[in-house]
Amino acid sequence: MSKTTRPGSRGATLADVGRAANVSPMTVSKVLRKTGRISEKTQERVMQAAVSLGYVNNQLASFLGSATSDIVCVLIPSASDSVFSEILSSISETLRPFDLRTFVGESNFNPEIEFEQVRSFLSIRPAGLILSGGVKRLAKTDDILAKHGSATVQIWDGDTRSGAANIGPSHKVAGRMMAEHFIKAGLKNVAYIGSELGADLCAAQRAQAFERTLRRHGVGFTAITSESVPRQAKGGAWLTEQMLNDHTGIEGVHFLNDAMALGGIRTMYQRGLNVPDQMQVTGFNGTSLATSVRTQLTTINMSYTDIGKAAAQSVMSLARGEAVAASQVQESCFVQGNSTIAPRPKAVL
Amino acid sequence: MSKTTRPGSRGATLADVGRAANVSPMTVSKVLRKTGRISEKTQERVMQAAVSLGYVNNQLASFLGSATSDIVCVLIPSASDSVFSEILSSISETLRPFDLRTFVGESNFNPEIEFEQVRSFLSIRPAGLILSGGVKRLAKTDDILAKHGSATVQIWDGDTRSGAANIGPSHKVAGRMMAEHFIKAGLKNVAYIGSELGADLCAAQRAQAFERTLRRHGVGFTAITSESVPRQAKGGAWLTEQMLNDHTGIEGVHFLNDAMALGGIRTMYQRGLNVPDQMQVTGFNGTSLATSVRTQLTTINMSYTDIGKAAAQSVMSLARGEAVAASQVQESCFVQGNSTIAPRPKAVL
DNA sequence: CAAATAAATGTTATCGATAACATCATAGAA
DNA sequence: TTCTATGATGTTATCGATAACATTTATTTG
Repeated sequence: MSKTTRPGSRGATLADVGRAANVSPMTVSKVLRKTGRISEKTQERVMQAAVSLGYVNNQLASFLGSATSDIVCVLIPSASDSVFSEILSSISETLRPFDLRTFVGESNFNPEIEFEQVRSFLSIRPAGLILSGGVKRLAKTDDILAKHGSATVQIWDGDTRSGAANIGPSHKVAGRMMAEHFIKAGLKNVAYIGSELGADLCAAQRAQAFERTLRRHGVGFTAITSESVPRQAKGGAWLTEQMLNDHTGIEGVHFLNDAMALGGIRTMYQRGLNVPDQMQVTGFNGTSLATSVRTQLTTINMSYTDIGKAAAQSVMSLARGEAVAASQVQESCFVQGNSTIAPRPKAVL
Repeated sequence: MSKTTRPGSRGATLADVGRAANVSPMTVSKVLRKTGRISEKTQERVMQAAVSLGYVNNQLASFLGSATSDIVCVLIPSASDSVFSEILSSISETLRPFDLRTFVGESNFNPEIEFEQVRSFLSIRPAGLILSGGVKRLAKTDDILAKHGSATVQIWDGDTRSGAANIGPSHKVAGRMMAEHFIKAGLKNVAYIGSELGADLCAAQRAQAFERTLRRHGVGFTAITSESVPRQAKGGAWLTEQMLNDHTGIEGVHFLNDAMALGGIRTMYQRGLNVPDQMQVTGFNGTSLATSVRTQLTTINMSYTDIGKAAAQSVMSLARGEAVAASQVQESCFVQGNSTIAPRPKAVL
């Protein structure tokens, strides 16, 4: 027990490896990073020592010294939302070949949590930052970001043009597209079902555009929303239940997302409603499931892979000090599938 | 442009804040960490300076100095798999109140990637490590882990008892349970559909136990598997297609997971097969969706929240130097829902 | 009022890697 | 043979925070 076994029981250091190979720590560093000129013999000796000691570079020290890390931090509203987990995967995969690692955090659409997470991200001096739109960004969050001047990119909210780069769909356009879909089908009375619109500005924007477009065309509109119901099948089922109890004459519903829509459809079937003959249903964010269950759902889809790739490439550009386009609206956003929505069978009136 | 805008453009340091508040860096450190005795006046002055400079603690330096970080690294096979994303959320939430952060990586069931990720994790000297079972762990991975002696916990594979702590369901038991379900229903010819069993040892174990139990009871067994098909609805649909083309007389199918099962059911309906009358279907890992679509799926479910919570608590215990149970088999694993599987209507013989 | 105590702040050394520079060989050139 | 390239290795200082210890100032006590 010569040395104190301090908490963490540090792994081997460059000095340890150097001692084992009978060279200075600096030489070890050069060998492992393949910089400088070191003789073959020494290199081998060092490599062996490093492997046998299980040496792993302490990047805390490396980063501290060189003031740059290989970590890109990504903040998403929710990791269990398939949209964000797909974007995330795409980001990771795009960064990996460049030896950049991805660090993920969740904000749950909470501005305070967002601030804390950003703070926490900055504390490890990341190579770059990818934030998600849709959250009401606090002034102090913007402030701290500006003061650190890290390479920052925002995804998901293509409409906003704050910050260095904005990558994502236009939620206004998406909402309008859905409304047009119902209008084309000739419906006269349409509802919207969603949850947590107070926190999720993107969803709110879609809903607004949806309502505005419908009203402009003289279509009746009802909103059934909640701030607490889960944004999953279960929540969709509950709100649908509520809708069917409280309202009559509704011919179609647009749901906040596909999961809620599927839950809603299930409730409709249980109550004897025929989809799409008696009730036309649409969702948002076609997940793999939505297009594969028995009732194919009408939804809005886009390439999450593209969004992730674009975001990753933009951060890297920014980190290199290059300029990037301030707004990159995802154009691939489109309405997909339509067995749950159909032209009105018989023109009433 | 007085100072070089180096990559990273370091934020304010303790020294900067100290200069602004007219105190030493050490005093600033004490104020911000609320340690030591500092006068009210000085505290305020320091706080103001810190806020106005947008000071963010450089944890790289803190960690380096104190040899402990607040980061817990979690390695999961796939972030888009709802099972793991649910466990992950639970881990994060359990750790958050203890001011521990979660760092996530994906292994894609690839042992080499797992090694690289572990290495990469260790390089930031995490407070703890949570790995997932199901991947063929390489010897060098075990080696490097042992040499670093970090607090390490393994999840998902409750059967294995390697390492300090193993938390998860028994996949053997799960496979057996499913088989017993089919046996009870009186089926004589059952299939299994899955993908990537070569890489995913847990799934393989379930499949094996499933087959063994069926055969022991004289039930006919067919496996339709692939190593490349996606483990999603799409993949389930393809393999089901293949099954229906190549085999006859199959009365029930157990799918690798719920997503594949739903895809399979869709294909069956499209081909005019009635579920569960003509074909009984089961899955695994009841996601929220599976229990909410029109056809309720028979599946095996468990509390992912519990697994995450247990894992998080175990790492924390280990990090504190406490001992934890080597094997914590999740007991809450149960068969759920049964509209897709029913006792045989008429005894055929 | 001197000595003892406590409160407030400052110094020094350290964590591990590495940039920048310094030293020491050895081989070839003059 | 002496000098100079150049190859091979070692030293020193630094990144930012902080533990451990040192110093100064204020307050109390006998």
